[in-house]
Amino acid sequence: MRAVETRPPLGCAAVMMGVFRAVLQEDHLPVTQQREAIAQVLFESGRHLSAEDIVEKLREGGESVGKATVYRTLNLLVKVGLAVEHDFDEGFKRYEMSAGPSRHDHLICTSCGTVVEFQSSDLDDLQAEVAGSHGFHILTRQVKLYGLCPACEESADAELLRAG
Amino acid sequence: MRAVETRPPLGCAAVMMGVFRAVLQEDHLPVTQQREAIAQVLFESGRHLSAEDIVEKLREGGESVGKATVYRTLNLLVKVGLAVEHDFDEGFKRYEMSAGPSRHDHLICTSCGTVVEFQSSDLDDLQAEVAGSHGFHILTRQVKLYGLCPACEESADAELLRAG
DNA sequence: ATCGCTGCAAACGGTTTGCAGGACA
DNA sequence: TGTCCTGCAAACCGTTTGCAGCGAT
Repeated sequence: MRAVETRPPLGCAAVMMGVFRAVLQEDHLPVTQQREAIAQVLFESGRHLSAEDIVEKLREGGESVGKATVYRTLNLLVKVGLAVEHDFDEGFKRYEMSAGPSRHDHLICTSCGTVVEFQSSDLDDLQAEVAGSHGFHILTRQVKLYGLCPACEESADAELLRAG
Repeated sequence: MRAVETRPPLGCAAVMMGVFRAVLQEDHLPVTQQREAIAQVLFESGRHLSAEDIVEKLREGGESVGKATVYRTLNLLVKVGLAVEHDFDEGFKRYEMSAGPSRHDHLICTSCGTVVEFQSSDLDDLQAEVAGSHGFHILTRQVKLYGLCPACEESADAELLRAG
């Protein structure tokens, strides 16, 4: 298992799609089938998807979209703030729907790769405090805590016991 | 200017070098001139250096070291915990000496690329709390707050004023 | 009709790897 | 003396880009 993640609220994808279309129209950019398909996959999944994941899911759904278009659309989504980019040190990027103002952060197991999301309003407060004291106006954040998940921690302990 | 960073304490590099040598000897790995040169550059700089930066600095110092060796040594340093890897979304990784238990985090200006380091014991406490409640044993963290630095914020405001 | 998008494939660029020769313990 | 490293260059692979044709407004 790779990740433990929360599902997006029902109807969330539809709302996001509406926002996406509105943003495109606002900028006089065409609302193409490909853009809709790609955004839909991302919004419905609520997971951390790689560009490759998205190409695969589209193919499964019978749609064929070029990889370049996927990258272009993902970059677009990130630029307008509807998606965020993650680097979990896998050699490629993952993307997920932007949670808007109520963001979540990540605990990452360096052993098995499990990703657990968490939320902390204290962290939000702390962010505001730090930003304020440096005069920064924060737009996004990436908070990643790397370590061992309970299961891997246990295996590691067992390993040590066997060795020593 | 790219980054505002704190200098490492005097003598810090020497201490780190000693630790590095000890770690190598412990693992029966040869202490080569290249490894020492690469580690020294990283430890003395205290900056966020790319592999390319290190190759360049070594060349300036008259030493010629292969890029592959730089990458291999950096990965080694990261693995043993004497360096940390950063991804500031530039298309390549940067490395810096590990600050040990007292770590610092980063404010990054998405406009001019300035990186400001900060420290917060509240954040350390919060990390412990979050980790505890999920049963994680944290080894490292990456906290990056992205936004506009005071200067860019001002330019952006001026821009808006001119437009509207 | 006019842009801008799409898809393909090729280019790109940072990082890794295979291998022959050399350095450390 | 054996093991591991080093350097070079090639391979790798995720991502970007050029271009001819198509689709949205």
